[in-house]
Amino acid sequence: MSADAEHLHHLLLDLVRTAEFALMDRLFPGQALSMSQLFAIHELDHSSGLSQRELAERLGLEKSSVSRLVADLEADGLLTRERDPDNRRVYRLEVTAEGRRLHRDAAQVLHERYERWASAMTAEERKGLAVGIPALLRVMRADRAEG
Amino acid sequence: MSADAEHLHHLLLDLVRTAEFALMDRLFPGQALSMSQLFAIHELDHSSGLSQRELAERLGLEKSSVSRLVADLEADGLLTRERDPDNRRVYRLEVTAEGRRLHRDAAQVLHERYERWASAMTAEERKGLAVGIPALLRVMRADRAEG
DNA sequence: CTCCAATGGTTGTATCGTACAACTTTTGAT
DNA sequence: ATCAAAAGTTGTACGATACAACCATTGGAG
Repeated sequence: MSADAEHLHHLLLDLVRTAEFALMDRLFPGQALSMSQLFAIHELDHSSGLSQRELAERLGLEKSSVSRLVADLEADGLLTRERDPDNRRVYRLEVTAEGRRLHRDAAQVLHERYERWASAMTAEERKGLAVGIPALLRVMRADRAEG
Repeated sequence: MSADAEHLHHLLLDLVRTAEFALMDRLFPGQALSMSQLFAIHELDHSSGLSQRELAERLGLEKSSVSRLVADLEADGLLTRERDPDNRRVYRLEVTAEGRRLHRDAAQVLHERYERWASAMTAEERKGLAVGIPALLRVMRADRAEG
């Protein structure tokens, strides 16, 4: 297992360097959205009505960064910001129809991309990823939570 | 397998967002090195005598970015640049003893970190990663090469 | 030989994503 | 009624990167 670990930390470095590019490259014609913007829409499409503070927490960004991030997305018509009537400090963020469409399109492109990748792997390799990646996320998060 | 793919493209997005942080976080006291700088040293410690152009290729960066990157590393005493006597346009880059030490330390920290993660996984999960990640890298690169 | 195009590297400048600090508005508790 | 905390905004700065224009060196083609 020690050899395993030795091997895997190199693989992980490699993966990080390769994966962001592979995922984001040509995802949209003209690079319309950044990684963080895509994640923001992803989160909001999944959990509607988040506040900016909550979104910041999920994205691991500072509230000021999120302030500008969502302002841009709002300007692009991808989400709406409405003050919560029960607490007018907070915004309730909602993805617009166009935002949902864009999210769906992105998911579609990524899906096709992964299908292409998956078809170039063996069943064992696919199974390995399906088992290994959630496990890796689980332990990385647990580790981070502990500090 | 379609459900597999659906599942995995979300996992990959998640992984990219989580992994860079998990790998780089507190790797050095005081954040002495950026990700790209670490990769540069990693490449050079592995393949000594690269030119800046070759390094740029391996890192996927523009030559001007690498020019400044290696200038900083040289200033920090982590590598040396010497003109190739046979072709005085190119630099031959070499990691210094200090650079190698730092690389070794980083590898050590990452190794320990991965050991911690690995110990929180099942044997099947570890096996899955060991099989799946190289496969994923392989197909992502092949895909990118084709375009 | 000489000259020129190609190659390797550098510098000026711009952009993007982000953080931090200082600020405003709103809220709720004393 | 007042004040501290919370949500968000704005000013500013920084790091990482790209692109374009540039300089220096090289190796052919004429």
